[in-house]
Amino acid sequence: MSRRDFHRATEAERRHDLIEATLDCIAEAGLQGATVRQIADKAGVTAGLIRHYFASKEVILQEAYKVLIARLTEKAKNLDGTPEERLSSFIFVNLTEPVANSRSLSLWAAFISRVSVDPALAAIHREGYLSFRQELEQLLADFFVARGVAADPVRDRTLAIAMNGILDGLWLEGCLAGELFGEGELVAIAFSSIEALIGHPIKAPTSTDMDREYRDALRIHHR
Amino acid sequence: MSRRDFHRATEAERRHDLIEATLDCIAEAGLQGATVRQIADKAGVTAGLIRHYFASKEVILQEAYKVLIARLTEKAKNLDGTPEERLSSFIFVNLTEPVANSRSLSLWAAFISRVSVDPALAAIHREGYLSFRQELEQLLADFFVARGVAADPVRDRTLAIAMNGILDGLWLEGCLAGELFGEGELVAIAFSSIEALIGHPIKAPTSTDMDREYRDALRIHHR
DNA sequence: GCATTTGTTATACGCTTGAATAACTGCAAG
DNA sequence: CTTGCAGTTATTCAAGCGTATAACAAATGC
Repeated sequence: MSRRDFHRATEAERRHDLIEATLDCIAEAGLQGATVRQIADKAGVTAGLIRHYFASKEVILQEAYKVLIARLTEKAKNLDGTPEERLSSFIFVNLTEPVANSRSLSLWAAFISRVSVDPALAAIHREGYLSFRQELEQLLADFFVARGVAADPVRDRTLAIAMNGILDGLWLEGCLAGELFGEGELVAIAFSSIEALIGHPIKAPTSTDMDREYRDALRIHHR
Repeated sequence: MSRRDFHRATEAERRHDLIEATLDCIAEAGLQGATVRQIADKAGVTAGLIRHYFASKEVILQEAYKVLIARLTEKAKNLDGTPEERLSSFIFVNLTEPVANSRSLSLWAAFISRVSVDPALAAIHREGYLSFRQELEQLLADFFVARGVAADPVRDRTLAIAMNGILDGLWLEGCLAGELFGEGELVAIAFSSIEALIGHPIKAPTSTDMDREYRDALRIHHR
């Protein structure tokens, strides 16, 4: 029974590793599998160290949730190109790897199931949600301006809600049962639904492979 | 310290009560809050009785999940009226009480977060999902036939996926942040999205109050 | 009526949990 | 050097967990 070898790390490193280990544990075994011992084990430290960096287990879960939200939304921010390209990329990014996969969903659902129970998580969630939707609202506003359509904040809000809903739902379906769908099928559905919703065609993202792929799928029901 | 009074119940009653208590516990405190003691307490019995009716805690959770799925989908089955009315009701029912509320979401998310971990739950989930989508596919097929549009299974499958996604997403949004939306707003968004998607207008359900309500909302972005 | 069975309660057990604390390690300041 | 001190490990603790089993209560069969 030898002692675990002592290794000092910077605070940033340790916190990052511990949070990452927490997410891994949740993804692999659900929230119940994320015990301080499991987390510590996965991070290669002993359980006591967690309490040295986080006031309680609740706190590390909250931090992990923040990281997860950031990871799920960061790809959708910082998009570049014309308003149309950005809107198009926004749709695409949210329905493909690395945002859309079963691990993301497991993590997301685990936290969501506690959002209505834990006020701290609820606050984190709401902030993430509003920021995501505002991003989308701005994207839509820019899109309409670029198309020469009059500004209309109410319309943009409603469309953002609708689009967010559609993206969430298709993301969900893809994560839950991705193997039931053809490659690019969900993206194609998203494009055609959203085009229909906002009443304007949207060019696919520049990636030509993907482009062809879901444009093909699109034809399935846009005959 | 008096003994809890002895009360015999039928097997059906007991199982129902215990499952109901399980769902209550999960809704109130998440999966982690659904311990055998908590469940028994809520059902007004002692913990040992659970093992008398269910082989293990896992089993009672599985049964509870089945009940939840049934409850979330039963309203959407057994719809009557013309194909159009049934399709319309399907949309409406899935986005309003009692299907759409925060309790439903908490329960749903709690189980979903374990679907990827627990194969038994995964099987229950898949069955419920496929049955739901097939229901929707049939509804769409009937709708098109009634409209005099040629049958097309591939189209119906794709549209069912898309519609399912849209409904899931809007359901999610409504459950998570219902108070951010006006009454009937999500329903209106659903109708306009789906009408646009399938390329046909859909009459609202017969309930005139609801009708007016979301038709008003619809005008917000269908100006 | 009495024995049997079965639904139910009560208690106990071994284990895991989050947390607290004690012991140890190595760097840094003096 | 050596002395502190902060990061880390190891150990301990009380509480709660799922489960097993024994004790009890009321129907049921004869």
